Amino acid sequence: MERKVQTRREGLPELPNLDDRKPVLRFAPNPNGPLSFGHSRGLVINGEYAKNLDGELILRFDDTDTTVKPPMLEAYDSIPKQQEWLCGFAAHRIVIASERMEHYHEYAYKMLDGQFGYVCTCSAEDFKVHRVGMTECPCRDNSRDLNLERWAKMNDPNEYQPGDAVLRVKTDMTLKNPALRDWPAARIQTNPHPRVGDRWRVWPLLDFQSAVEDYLQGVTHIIRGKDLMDSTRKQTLLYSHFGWKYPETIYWGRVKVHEFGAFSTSQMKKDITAGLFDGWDDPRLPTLSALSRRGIQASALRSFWIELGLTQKDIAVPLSTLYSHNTKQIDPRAPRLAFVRNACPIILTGDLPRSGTIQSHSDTEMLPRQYSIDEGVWIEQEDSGKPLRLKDLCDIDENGNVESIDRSDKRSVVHWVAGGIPSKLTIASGQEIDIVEGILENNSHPVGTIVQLERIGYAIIEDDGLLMVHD
RNA sequence: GCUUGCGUGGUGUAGUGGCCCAUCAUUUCGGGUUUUCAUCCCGGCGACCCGGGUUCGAAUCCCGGCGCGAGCACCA
Repeated sequence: MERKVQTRREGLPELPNLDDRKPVLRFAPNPNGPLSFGHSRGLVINGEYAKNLDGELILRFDDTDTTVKPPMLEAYDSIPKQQEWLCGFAAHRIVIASERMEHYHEYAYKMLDGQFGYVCTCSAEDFKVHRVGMTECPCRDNSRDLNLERWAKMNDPNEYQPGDAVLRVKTDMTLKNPALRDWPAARIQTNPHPRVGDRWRVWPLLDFQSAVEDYLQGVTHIIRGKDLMDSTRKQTLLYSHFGWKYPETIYWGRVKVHEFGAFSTSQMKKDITAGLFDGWDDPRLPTLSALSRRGIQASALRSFWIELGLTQKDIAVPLSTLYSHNTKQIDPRAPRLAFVRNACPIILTGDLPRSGTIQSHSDTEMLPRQYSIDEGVWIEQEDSGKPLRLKDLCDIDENGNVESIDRSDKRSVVHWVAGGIPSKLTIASGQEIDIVEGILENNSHPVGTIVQLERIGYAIIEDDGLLMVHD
């Protein structure tokens, strides 16, 4: 009798129906702002599959809305950079939807020509009545020629105006799922697009633009949030009209990170403008630039998302999970440094080595730290008033008299600074930001170095002080 | 309301009929190493939503219930 061996699956599950193909995956954010923590899941998962299976990752800007979520020009530069930082490689292709409008128009025309699409002049409210009541709207049976004529009117500034007409995909008004009934594919927008201005008047909606583009790019697998499940169903109906085969689709559930609360790109934009936050990399924000600034490693983000996997469960994870991944990445390389909060001077009397060196890291070969003591050292207010072991130096009594060079008993070990420079440690916790003044040990680590502040936690060196990474 | 999806320890996750009195990680607790309350190592606690059914056998299949999420936009 053959026994199956119990094995635990590591990493991401296999891609379904891959056969011998190289997968083509895509991540399609709206460039209405820089990427945030939430985006990083799509980037990591799609990127990992592309990398591991020798496939391709397409970074696509779904920027066909100029009204509700207008594109932000800087995002076209920052997003590819952040994608490369996070994935560890640059996307194989970058597609900008607003520059591919002729394709969408071409297929819109084909839809009308093939009579599986129609121009609808019902108002949104009127159409809702048809959708809910499972009845067909008057525009639905218009002839091919009339539809083409109305399509021309949609594209003509002197004819239909925004709201007057939309392009719909003919599905079936009696479909069980109301979301699928003759869904809209394109509408009129007159707000100029920051990249292509007012060259186009009729813009595709996500479900149409994305579906056509996935076909044109040869996307094999779509991995996205399960909130887009109905999108798949709509697009599958469109694909069958065109006679195309829809890509394999995989979904993940909703993720909540308690500490991040509810942020949206547009809300952040508003709050930054209002001065509530310093910028997109304000350490309180869940943006990728803020996380990177705070010393969160791309590799930690990757292992974090890979560990969460691709289940459709809605989950809530604490930030401590991400931090534990990050600690594994940064600890082996983080030089130790002393930072004394609420510094309190203590004069040392007696014999002790007035200068010397201390290890920067017990496990690796790093240049040691040097110290030189004149009269005394700084210790934390909280530690003062009792016999102490000054770490790597000597035992003292509560008044600073040196009692022993070697460790003589179990008294508590504390960190200290000789000389040093006044500095501040910025700690972002949730929406709050705390600044702790203190004395930092002399050092020559460049800006951007992640250090471990002894007995406190990890921090990153910035131009004007320290920024807490996590403890 | 209609549609659709999900329910394994505190939090995540593996598991597609017998390996499972259930995997791994994290959190927490205890211990060890360490002249840091860190890192590292060892150990403990702790779970298959409920009720039926199918089966020799169910976390795994079926039905019902309950709970939670998402969609029903001229946003993405």
